[in-house]
Amino acid sequence: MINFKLDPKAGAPFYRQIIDQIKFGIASGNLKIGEQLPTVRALAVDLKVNLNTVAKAYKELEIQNVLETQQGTGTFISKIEIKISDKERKDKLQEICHEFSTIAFSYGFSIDDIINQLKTQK
Amino acid sequence: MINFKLDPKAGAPFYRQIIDQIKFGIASGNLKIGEQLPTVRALAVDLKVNLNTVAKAYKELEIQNVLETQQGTGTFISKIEIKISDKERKDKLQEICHEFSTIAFSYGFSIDDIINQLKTQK
DNA sequence: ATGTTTGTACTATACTTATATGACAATAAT
DNA sequence: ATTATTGTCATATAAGTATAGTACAAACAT
Repeated sequence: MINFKLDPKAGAPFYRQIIDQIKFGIASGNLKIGEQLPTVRALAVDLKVNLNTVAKAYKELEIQNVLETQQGTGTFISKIEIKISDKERKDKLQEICHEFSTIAFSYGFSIDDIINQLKTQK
Repeated sequence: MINFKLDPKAGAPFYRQIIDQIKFGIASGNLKIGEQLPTVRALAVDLKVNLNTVAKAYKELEIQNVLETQQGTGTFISKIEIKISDKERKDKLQEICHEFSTIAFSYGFSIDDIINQLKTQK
C-alpha cells in the first residue's frame, strides 16, 4: 500500500511519477507481490487526475512485467521481482533531494535550515 | 560564473534547469550580485538549445526579481533582495519540508535517508 | 441473467515545451 | 550616423502530456 502523491512542479509528468512510486514501492517493500493496486478510477480520483493518466502508467508497467492486469478484476503487483539497484535508489534520492533543495534555496533557506526542520518531523 | 549543463533525461524541462542552475549559482555564491550572465544567444549556442528557451528562463527570473535585464546591454543578477518576515519564512520552510517529505515517503525514503543525503550536499 | 466493477479504447481538445525563423527596440561601440 | 549587440516579440510547427467524454469487453457479485 502506498500513499501516492503527485508534485505538479516536479517536472516529470504525472504518469511517470506514478510509475516511479510503484516501482520504488515494490523495491522498498511497501508494495507486496500479488498485492492489488487501486483501480484506475479510484487512483485517478485520489490524485485528482484523469483516469487515462493512471491507465497510462499501469499500462507501461504491465509492458515491463512489473504489474499484471486482468480486465474486470484489477491490477496487481507482478510475481516477477523487480530489483532496484542501490545505485538507482541512491540516484533517485539524490534527484529528489536536489530538486527540493533548489526550491528551498530559492526561498533563501540553507541546508541546515532544512535539516533542522526535518528533524522536528521525526 | 557558471558552467551550465543540461540533462535531457532529467525530466525537468530545459528552461527550468537553467532557472535552477542560476538560483543555485546565486545561493552557492558562484554568481555575485550585479554579475552579468551570458547573453541569450551565447548561452543558447553553448547549451545547443534555441534562444527562446534561454530567453524564457531569463524572463521568468526577471519576473521573480532574481535577474535584471536591460535591452541592448545584457542580463544581470539582481541587486534587490527580497524581504520576508520571520513568521512567513518559518511557515514557508515548514510547508515545503512537509510537502517534500511526503513525496520522499511515497518513494520509500525515510527522514534519515533524506537528512543523510542533504548532509552530503553541504 | 442481470448489473456492477474492472481495464481498455477511442476521439477531441488544450496546454506545455522546444524548435525554427524573422523581425523589432534599446543600448553600446565605432 | 552607422553598425553590432542586446533583449524582446511574433508566427508557425511539432511532440509530449493531460484532460473530458464516451463506449466497449472481461470478470465478478447477486
